[in-house]
Amino acid sequence: MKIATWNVNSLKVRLPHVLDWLAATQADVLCLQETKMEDKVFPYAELEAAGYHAAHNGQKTYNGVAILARGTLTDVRCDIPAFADEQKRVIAATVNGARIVCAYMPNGQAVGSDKYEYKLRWLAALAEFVRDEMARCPQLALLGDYNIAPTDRDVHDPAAWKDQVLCSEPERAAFRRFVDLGLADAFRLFDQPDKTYSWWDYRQMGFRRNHGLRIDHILLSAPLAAECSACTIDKAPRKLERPSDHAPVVAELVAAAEAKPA
DNA sequence: ATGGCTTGAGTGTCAAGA
Repeated sequence: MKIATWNVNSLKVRLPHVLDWLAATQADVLCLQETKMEDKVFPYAELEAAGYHAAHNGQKTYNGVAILARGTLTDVRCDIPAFADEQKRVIAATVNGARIVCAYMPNGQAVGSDKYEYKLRWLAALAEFVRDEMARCPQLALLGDYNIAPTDRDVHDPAAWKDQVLCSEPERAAFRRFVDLGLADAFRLFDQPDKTYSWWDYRQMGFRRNHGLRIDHILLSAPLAAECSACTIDKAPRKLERPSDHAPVVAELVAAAEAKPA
């Protein structure tokens, strides 16, 4: 089973990219962030025609998350139950026996800002939710745009980003909280090329200069980590016309006996 | 140089992203 996450920065603009990418990769599950649309205009029909069921939790202009799957989506849950929030940032569903949690974590804007405080409160609430979901379903994957570069290895210029939003120690501690729940960063289960990122600034030729950050992640509970045979970031869609500023992250899950995590 | 692109909303120009 191939599972993936992609911040598309407007599904209205990026639907052709998404359909092409699904056809090329044959992903079984794709989590989307920043759809920036209401549920009533979500392209269910186009996705069904491409062979994908979908569940969406969206709003106008901002945020919006979706799970696309070849298999049936059951037990769909939207938002963090214990956290009152207007912003549509979380959707969860069960696919092929695995609990898929798709999250668009807050950006935080600047360390010390109101949005940064919201980000930290939001991350703490999500961790509680994920802990409870994992208790119900031990096979859990938390995929999404975390808006956190977990270590300096995930940053093109660690000195410039030191203590800045996306890289600050409280945010990195929030990331480690998910790891402490028993989730593994699928990307780091394997040897990876240096300077591999999932986001590049639109400005200043960020992509061509590989001025990026690795802020999109797939975290896997132990049973799924044991089945993970590969995790990669697919830069191909970032090279297209009118790309999202994020690239998809993909994890391959195989029968436990065949998996060979590093 | 607190910018630089891109998107959505909406038709002038700003908020928000990361």
